[in-house]
Amino acid sequence: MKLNVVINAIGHPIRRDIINRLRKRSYAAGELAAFHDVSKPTMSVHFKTLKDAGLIYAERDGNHIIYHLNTTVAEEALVLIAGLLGTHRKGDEG
Amino acid sequence: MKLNVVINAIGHPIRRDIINRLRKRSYAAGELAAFHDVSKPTMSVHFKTLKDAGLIYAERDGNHIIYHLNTTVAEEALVLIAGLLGTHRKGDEG
DNA sequence: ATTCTATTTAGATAATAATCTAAATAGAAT
DNA sequence: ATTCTATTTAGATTATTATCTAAATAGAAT
Repeated sequence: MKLNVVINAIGHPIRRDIINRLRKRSYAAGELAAFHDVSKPTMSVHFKTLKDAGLIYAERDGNHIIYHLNTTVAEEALVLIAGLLGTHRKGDEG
Repeated sequence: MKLNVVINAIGHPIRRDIINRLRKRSYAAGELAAFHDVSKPTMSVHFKTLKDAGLIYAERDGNHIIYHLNTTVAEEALVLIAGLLGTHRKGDEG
């Protein structure tokens, strides 16, 4: 897990929306694309960015590609970001 | 607090290092610059990015500028990011 | 009031990212 | 085996970001 890559991946609103939707359930690429007013190739690049960051993974079903959230990577990244932005009172060790 | 702006601000390793150091104590601009192998104007732009995101604020002391972490904004951002990346088990409301 | 120190702003260039249209691929259906 | 549907890859363009050097500002010290 490369924090830089993950942070850049969540740095675009369309990609955050994709993640948010995949928290609830998995979607085909075309379904996710339909939510946004950009071309399908552009969406495909966003999928790739998220895939390269490890945040989502793809599974083929017929001629659909189903995207799933990789919760493990998401949580690993969150821990690191919390270490950066969090004021971890927990007995105030520091 | 504009999440997009904050995420972009933490998307650069030098800026994350600045935040990490300011968690411990405040530093003058020149002190922070000395930790990194880029020009002072470049560091100044990084300070501005963090300032614009609300993550740090400046205070003048003589002819030094002292930077401080804005923990409030940092924690607000963390909450939003946790909502995105976290698998908030807490009774598993979902 | 000139000079020194710390820092930022301006202007330029180079690297990276987002977007588009057109073309390619992969599999499903005829 | 041709055609249709879903998706990605390629190539080009535009926008954004990171960086540099040189110049400007703000205050401190002489």
